[in-house]
Amino acid sequence: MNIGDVARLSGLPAKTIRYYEDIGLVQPLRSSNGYRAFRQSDLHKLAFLGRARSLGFSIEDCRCLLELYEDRNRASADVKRIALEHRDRIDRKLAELAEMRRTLAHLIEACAGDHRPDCPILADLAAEDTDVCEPKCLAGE
Amino acid sequence: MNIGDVARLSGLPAKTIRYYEDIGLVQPLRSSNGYRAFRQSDLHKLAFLGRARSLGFSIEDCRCLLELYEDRNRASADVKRIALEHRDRIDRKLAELAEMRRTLAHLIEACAGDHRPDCPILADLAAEDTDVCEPKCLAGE
DNA sequence: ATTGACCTTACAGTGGGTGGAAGGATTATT
DNA sequence: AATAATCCTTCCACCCACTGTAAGGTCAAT
Repeated sequence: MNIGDVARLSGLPAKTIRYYEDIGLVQPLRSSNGYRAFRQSDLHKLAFLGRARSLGFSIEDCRCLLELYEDRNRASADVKRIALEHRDRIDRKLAELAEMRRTLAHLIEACAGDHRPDCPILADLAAEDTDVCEPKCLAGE
Repeated sequence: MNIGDVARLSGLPAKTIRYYEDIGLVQPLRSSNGYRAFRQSDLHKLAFLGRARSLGFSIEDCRCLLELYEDRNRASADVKRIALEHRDRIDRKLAELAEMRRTLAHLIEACAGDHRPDCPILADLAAEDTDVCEPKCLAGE
């Protein structure tokens, strides 16, 4: 299979597949014409990577997961640990975004959004009484 | 004020402040010794930027917001539009992350996480149920 | 005079690719 | 057989928003 075939079959852009070879995630053979020659197992790996990436796993996580996948003596605990850490990262990101959204929604609600210059959003961003890393707030609340 | 002072007062790393100068977000003066000389207004801008960034606004959004902030003839509608678009981006990201988390949580729950190799997480990532097993394209090589 | 804290620039690296140029190989059409 | 279209190759640059590091200049205190 050429790169175009595995790209279609795996759903990954050819560019991404070349990049994955670059960083050592797949090692396709080479045909005599210099084209990459992908085996079934390469396609399988790429599909695995595509799914892992779509769950948000980092490339390094993917590398570990792929290693574990190919290790018949793995312990599922090792896989689960990676997944749990990733879930916790997602949870932290979700909390961070939710907080941003909450603040943003308040400001949006307060803004008339008309032709006048008065704007609570800008007023909040420009507020001089609260520093970005305000020690007073941490102490007070 | 030197860069260390505004870094402390704004909560932004000095590196970031230099970067912001690089991309034209602030234009501090220069002392005779070559040090950046920040005015109150520069500090104010940097604090503004820090708060906008902490709400997740992109640098380009921040540039627009700063421009609007300094434009006394602005319409609050312009500010609100930026904020609304940003809120929608956050909402899309939240939905994406929530979906990842949901799938991940299912897999984690199904995984024993012990010494045995059997692992539903890996099984799911390796699932061949999609277009991976297309015999026609694979036969020729 | 020397330490140490502060400042400067410049370049490289992060993650995870994406875009494009320049050129070789293969396939399809004329 | 020539040509065009498509596919493949490598290489380099770029995206975002910084962050790290090296090599060196400046300043205040001892």
